[in-house]
Amino acid sequence: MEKKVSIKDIAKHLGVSTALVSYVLNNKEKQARVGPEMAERIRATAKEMNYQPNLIARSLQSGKTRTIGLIVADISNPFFSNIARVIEDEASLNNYTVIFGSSDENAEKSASLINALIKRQVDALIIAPAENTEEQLSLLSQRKFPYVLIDRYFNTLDANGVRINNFLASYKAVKHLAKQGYTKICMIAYQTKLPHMEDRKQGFLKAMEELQLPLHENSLRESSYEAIQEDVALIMHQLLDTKKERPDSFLFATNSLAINGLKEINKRKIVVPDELGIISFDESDAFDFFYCPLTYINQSTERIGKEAVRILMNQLEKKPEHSPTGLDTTQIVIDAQLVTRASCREKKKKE
Amino acid sequence: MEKKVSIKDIAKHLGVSTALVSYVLNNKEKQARVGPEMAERIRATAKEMNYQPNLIARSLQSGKTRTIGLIVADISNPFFSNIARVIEDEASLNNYTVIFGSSDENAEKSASLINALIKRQVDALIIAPAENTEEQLSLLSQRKFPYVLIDRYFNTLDANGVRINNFLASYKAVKHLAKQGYTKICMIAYQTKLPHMEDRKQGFLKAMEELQLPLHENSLRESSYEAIQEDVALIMHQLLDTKKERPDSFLFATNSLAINGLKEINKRKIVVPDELGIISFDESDAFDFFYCPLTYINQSTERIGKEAVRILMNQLEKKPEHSPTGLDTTQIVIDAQLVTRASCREKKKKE
DNA sequence: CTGAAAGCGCTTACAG
DNA sequence: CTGAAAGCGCTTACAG
Repeated sequence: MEKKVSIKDIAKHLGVSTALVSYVLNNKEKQARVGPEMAERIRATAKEMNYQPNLIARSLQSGKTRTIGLIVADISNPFFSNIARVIEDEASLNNYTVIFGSSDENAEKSASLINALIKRQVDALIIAPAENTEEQLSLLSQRKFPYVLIDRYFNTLDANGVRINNFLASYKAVKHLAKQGYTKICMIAYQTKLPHMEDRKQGFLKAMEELQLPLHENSLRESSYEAIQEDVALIMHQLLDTKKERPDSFLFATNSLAINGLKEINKRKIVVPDELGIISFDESDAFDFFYCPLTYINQSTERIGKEAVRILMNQLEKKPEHSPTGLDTTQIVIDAQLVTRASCREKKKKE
Repeated sequence: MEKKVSIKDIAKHLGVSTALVSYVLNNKEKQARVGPEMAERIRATAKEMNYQPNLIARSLQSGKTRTIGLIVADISNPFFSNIARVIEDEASLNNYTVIFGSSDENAEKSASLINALIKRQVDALIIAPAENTEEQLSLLSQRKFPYVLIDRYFNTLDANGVRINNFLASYKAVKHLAKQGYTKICMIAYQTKLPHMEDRKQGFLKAMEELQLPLHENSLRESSYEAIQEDVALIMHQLLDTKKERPDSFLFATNSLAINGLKEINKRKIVVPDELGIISFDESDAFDFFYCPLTYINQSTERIGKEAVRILMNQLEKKPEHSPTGLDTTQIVIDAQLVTRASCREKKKKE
């Protein structure tokens, strides 16, 4: 690549000091009381020489990079790529850019991503944390490194966060299924101790209890993240390819679980919503194109992304005096919407 | 945030020079012939003080950031987020990180993104270029800035690139439709002069010509990018809500066009593949869950991402002497696979 | 009104 | 074997 032109080149060209050039190009000519004609000449030659400031140098000097690190489970998952897009736009409005990384739900990978991004001096992190990352995150908190968790959270960690009300969303979904006449409701979730998933499970259990619907070992089944396709296929086989105690409805805890589940349901030509009611968390094109459009629990990626950036901007741009302690933590809990469509319409109880 | 520990802190702590510390931590102790016991002490205190090198400082010094800028039309489009994931992984293997930006098919936005990323000193760019960006890109070429185009390209620009054989993919798709008995084939494409899209249109036209199938003003219809939903809805209305000359099959030029088109087809309860055959470019969960799974033209995002990074790595890491001219440009054309499924099965000609 | 100088945190050629 | 020094491209407090 060609040699870039620096402030020094401009200064030499005009026979002035680099300081002068710097002041002018940063529009601080008033402050430095540079003459207007000199300011003009500097600006002109800067344009002429096609000068581009080296933000790396500025960052070294200022200690700020105006860069946000984004760590999600997988950037190719539409839920996360939608959030990424919102974050990109919000960050851009504030003159920040975004570096991203995918943790694959793996704590070590998460640690090494955090590390890499910090070495690159990102000003803040937005993280959808993986299981067993409380320690890494609490280390960040100790060092007062600005970050905000999205989608997931930890009970033992006092950190900024944006998430939906997982318990209630799940709870309402089950109540909705019951109201439509379904009684053998089964939840398919991830096998993880992450509290957001735990909340979804607990919301399910609580609603079932209140409804006095029977729970058994097949009521709440769990898939791994790594072998989701095989796990969901097996679970579906065990639940659907049997006569006794076959569920009459499913609550899927994420879009990936639902997509895998729907494929199995399609294979078996099971009739939704008559034989089987379905509700899933998240959104997906698949939900729209499944022959019976899915009722789903919508997490607004728009709001999640916007709130996350807003929290960080407040923290990064605020004057220190505004927060005497400097330790305030913001948690936003967004209400998830149940979008009702065809996949669990009214059903007569058989008896 | 807490003060970070620097090489200077370590040096002070041990009463040695920063140079020594730097050599040891970069494993260049041999070169600097540092004593092994001192090297050990330095490493120990570095760990003890939780030293993290400031990569910004290193970058300023080296002129390299080990960062790749990725510019796509929209990171939330699955096609691009899938590529982003591949690029992330490949970059990571080479110790690079990725900054991304979405151009929204807008030339000005593209220019300002390129500018912002260059000011941040990315070592290279991977770009899915928007319309009318030849000039910006040719400027990059002039400055010998390393970049590689993905998905799209420009005839007038000699640049690195990875793309599929768009003409042939389209051509084969039409031939496939014809073989299945469809004769009134209609293509829905984007209204753009981008050559990759032009190639898809030309492949369609060429095949139609060879097949001696009649072309009329409705054979090839175009949607804008900004108002895709309205445009496709209108086109579908004009083509489908009529008795005369109704097409018997569609070739969609991208996943977004297909998804919008399929929604219109669903609304009208048109029977695929009997009343209407369908083939689309790209992939989508929607293609799997449409009641009649779509035959599609698969662009391997895996290969596109990998080849793009490979080209850059060759360029960035190679010793100068390996390329006497230093101007070689690499273009990879990947063969797209036609994945045949249910959406255009055998159809008897009516007559 | 203007410019020399120090410094951000590193690396590395060079002198001893 | 070891360290002082210059330099990467900026910014800015300070002296004149």
